[in-house]
Amino acid sequence: MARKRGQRVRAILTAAAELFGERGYAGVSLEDVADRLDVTKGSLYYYFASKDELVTAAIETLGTDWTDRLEALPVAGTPPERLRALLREHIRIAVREYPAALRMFLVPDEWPQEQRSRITALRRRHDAVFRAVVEEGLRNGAFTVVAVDPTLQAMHAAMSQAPVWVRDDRGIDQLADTLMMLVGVGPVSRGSGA
Amino acid sequence: MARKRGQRVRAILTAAAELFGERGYAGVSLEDVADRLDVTKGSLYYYFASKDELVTAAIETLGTDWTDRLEALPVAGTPPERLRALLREHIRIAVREYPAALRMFLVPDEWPQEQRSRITALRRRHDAVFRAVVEEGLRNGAFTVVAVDPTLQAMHAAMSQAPVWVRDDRGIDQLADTLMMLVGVGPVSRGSGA
DNA sequence: TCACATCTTGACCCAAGAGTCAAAGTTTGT
DNA sequence: ACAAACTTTGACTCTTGGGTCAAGATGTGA
Repeated sequence: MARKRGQRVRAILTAAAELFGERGYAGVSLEDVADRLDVTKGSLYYYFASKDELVTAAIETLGTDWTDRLEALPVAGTPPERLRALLREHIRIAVREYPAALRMFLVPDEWPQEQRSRITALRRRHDAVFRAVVEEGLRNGAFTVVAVDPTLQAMHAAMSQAPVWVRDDRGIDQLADTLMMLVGVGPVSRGSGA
Repeated sequence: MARKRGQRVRAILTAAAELFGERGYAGVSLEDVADRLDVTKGSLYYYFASKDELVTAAIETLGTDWTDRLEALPVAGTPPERLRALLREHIRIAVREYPAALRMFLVPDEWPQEQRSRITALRRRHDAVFRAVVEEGLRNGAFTVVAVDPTLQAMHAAMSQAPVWVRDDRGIDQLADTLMMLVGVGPVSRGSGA
């Protein structure tokens, strides 16, 4: 049945995303992936024609799912409320569900050429979710930034690294609140510089 | 002459740091390193006993040099001035001199066990430079943070990614100023919620 | 020029990993 | 129960990459 096949593919993609996120494209062999699933390498080739195809699918699925979940968050509330919710959800997914996978989106050079443009595209859609909220907050004066791009890049960089050092819910909240300071919201002293 | 040997070793380490930073431990073969230096693989083994030894030396040298340069910055000035100088110098080195190498310090899981603890140690010393300034700023009230650790982690994560999207001096300054907001300094609106 | 030390080479070995495939094992519908 | 479709296996090939080494090349000093 097609249902079963879908589940199988899912399981493979999840295992692959974890491993590739942990050790990178070249650091993971298909045997590694197969081992984690308690099957043999040959079996993977029944579902995917090559390592590259597997990796591409893993990136695609992960990126799409992730963004879908962020886009599904309620759009009610003020920009600060919504941005904090986005940050928290993003970090929560990163830390709890894909503790390593996010790195796939951070180190594009590590991947074969073919994957890079796809990774870039997925990142763009992902960024757009945050950008929309930040820009709305800027328009109504709730946020202040030096420039939008470095602010968003810094947020994403920090969140991608989060699984390395964030453990519990308290860490998630602290990081989310810390990143809110990038848009000028939080336990803020008076500006004294540039 | 020992002088010549030292230069040769330096050249090898620089090439290695760049390549490993770009594509990770498993993504780079010693042939790749040799090619970049226009020599053959065998020649590298005259200077280093193994791939691991080369990698360890590359990490060690890069990490030490980098921190040395940050520690050499003037200690005069207020914490905000000094932190901004630190950030700017760090990003400048990252973007202009080692456009990829920093990533070696970001993805510890990717490296063989032996390297990990060394990487961690080097990062700690590196972090200490920033931590000292941030804590001083907190003591005298110039800075405000949610918590010190996530603040420092976020800074480093963002700076490590910087070479991917920062091009010119303006980008460096913008990122440095953006990161200053993490300690509550900058073009800041009033805090509206915690 | 000759001896000695310092590199560099390229051929070689071996293990690991990508990819193939026929044969065997398992489901599923009838 | 049986056949057809689906899935898994493990043995196989071929390439890549870590590591070795004897031989040659390039200095260096007397």
